[in-house]
Amino acid sequence: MQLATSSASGLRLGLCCLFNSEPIRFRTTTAKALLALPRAGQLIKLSELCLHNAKSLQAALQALHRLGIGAFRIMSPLFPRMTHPDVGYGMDDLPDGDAILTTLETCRLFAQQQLIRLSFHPDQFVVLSSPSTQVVASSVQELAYHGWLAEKLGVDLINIHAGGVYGDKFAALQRLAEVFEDLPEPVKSRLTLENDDVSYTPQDLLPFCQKHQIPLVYDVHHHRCNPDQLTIEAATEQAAELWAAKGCEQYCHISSPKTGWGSPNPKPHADYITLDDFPDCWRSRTMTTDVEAKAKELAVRRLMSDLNILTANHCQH
DNA sequence: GCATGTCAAGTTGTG
DNA sequence: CACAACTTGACATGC
Repeated sequence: MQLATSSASGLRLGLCCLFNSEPIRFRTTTAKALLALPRAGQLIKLSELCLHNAKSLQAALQALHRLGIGAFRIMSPLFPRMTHPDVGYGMDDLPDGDAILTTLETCRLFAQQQLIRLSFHPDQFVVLSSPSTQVVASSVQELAYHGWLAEKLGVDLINIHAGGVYGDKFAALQRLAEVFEDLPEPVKSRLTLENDDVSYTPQDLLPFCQKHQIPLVYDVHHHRCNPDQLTIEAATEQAAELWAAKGCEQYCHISSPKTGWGSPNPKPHADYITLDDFPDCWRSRTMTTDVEAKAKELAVRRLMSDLNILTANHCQH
């Protein structure tokens, strides 16, 4: 891990990607729409979107500072379709490339000054354990994009799932290990693994993470949906040791089930976090926890209030 | 204007 | 065997 953003102690709650009430929006486009344009037209459109999104990120960080929120997950398509095989591009190709890079630098400095911890969570198409060399190759390319952007923005971690099982978890993790060793340094130094809600439990991942010195992002909602023999306390503590070994503040995820724990499918996320779902053993820790809730910054603020961790500077309504 | 269908990519589990 | 669910919109199209 490159840096430990924190000089603070205690719990830090993070927002995932989007805002509910704040007027901050990120734009995107599709490959199909781009392919209807000549190349020069594609690049003009992409340049506008990238500049807009970089400015939106800057506005997002300012809003987070105002709200007293100490962590932010940046959406992966900040620069839409950048690694697409047919319409992909580099900063040098964009008319506003210099302005975009300048804005990223402004964001990096602001986040550093205000101690806002940044993360990435590339989506489900990044699968390093796949038996398909094609899938692995495009995954590595996508991670390289995240690594490049992470260096520009001072992003702490790039968090992914272990991927598919393909009938043999051990063999799948073996493949993951081989790919991990050869990742470019900006990616390798930031890569973390997260337990998921269908395949890989904390117990599956912890020995692997220990062996390869990869921090585990412990998602307690996934653990409750996809349990193993570990208690929440034990999983939290063993994950904490991995972060400590890297000299980095621990990172976790929390969410509540939309339809309740007794419902047939507790996996979908609710608008807000039910305080009972927040593990007691997390309250006294120093760590970052992303709040995966549909009400976005409103849910983060409510949980901060419920946990009594609003700071004097940021108690505003 | 507003409603609706569509959007690069993987894997798993369900109907 | 086809399709929805993960993250979950936002955009493009057509009325």
